[in-house]
Amino acid sequence: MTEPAFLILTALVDEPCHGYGIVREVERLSGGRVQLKVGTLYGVLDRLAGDGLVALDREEVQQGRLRRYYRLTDSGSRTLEAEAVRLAENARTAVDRLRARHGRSTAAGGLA
Amino acid sequence: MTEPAFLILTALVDEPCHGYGIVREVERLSGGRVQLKVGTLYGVLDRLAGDGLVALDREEVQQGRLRRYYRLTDSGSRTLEAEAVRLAENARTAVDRLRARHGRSTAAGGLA
DNA sequence: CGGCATATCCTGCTTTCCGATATATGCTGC
DNA sequence: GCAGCATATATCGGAAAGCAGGATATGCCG
Repeated sequence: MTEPAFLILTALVDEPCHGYGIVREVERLSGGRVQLKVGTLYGVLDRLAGDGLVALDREEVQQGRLRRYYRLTDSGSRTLEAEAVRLAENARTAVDRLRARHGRSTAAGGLA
Repeated sequence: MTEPAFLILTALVDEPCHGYGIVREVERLSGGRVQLKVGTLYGVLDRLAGDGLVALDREEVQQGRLRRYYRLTDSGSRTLEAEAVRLAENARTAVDRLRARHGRSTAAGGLA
């Protein structure tokens, strides 16, 4: 699971969303740090759909513009959860080892 | 930062290690789940060295076999810590949203 | 001597990311 | 009306990265 894929799945958890909306949602939930590129988005979206992690929800025409909404599938939800656990474990392992290394100075202080 | 790079940096936190040893250390600290491929290892190691996150520590000849030890630099340590925080945030965001979605069923139970 | 673990490195295939570009509509300013 | 911008989709090609596999070499064990 790549990071863009992870963020796209996360963006779709709350409610179905269309491509352009996903870009803005990812930017919002990352605190403006991650600006998904459309060249990345549609490729990843197709791949996720092919893997059955997201599915086409509906198509709307809003102000003359097509909006193609995608939603998270049950499989996508489970996959995202498993991946989140794995990420958290990796992060935790690194932090633990960093603390053990220089318990004296940095690394121990500023962590959630 | 890719995941193999993250795991390699994590493996080097405790003490300098040589390539083949890193493979085993990553396997150990991931609970046997991640088996780093040597084809991946040396490429990532070169890249990390080029970025100044790891450095050649020393070379030893043990039982006729060359061992090239790498160590984590200060920059590598700081980068790893920042990346661990970012990973933890991504994981946390996903988990929070999953819980809000179906606070009834899964997602809430099995997390560290 | 053959096979296995150790230990390095290289090559090529595939996947993935991303910048760029194309197409199309509606709104706003001029 | 027309230019420019935001919205919204899609596609192409280059670059980066992961990974399977093999090449090379040594020591150990049977």
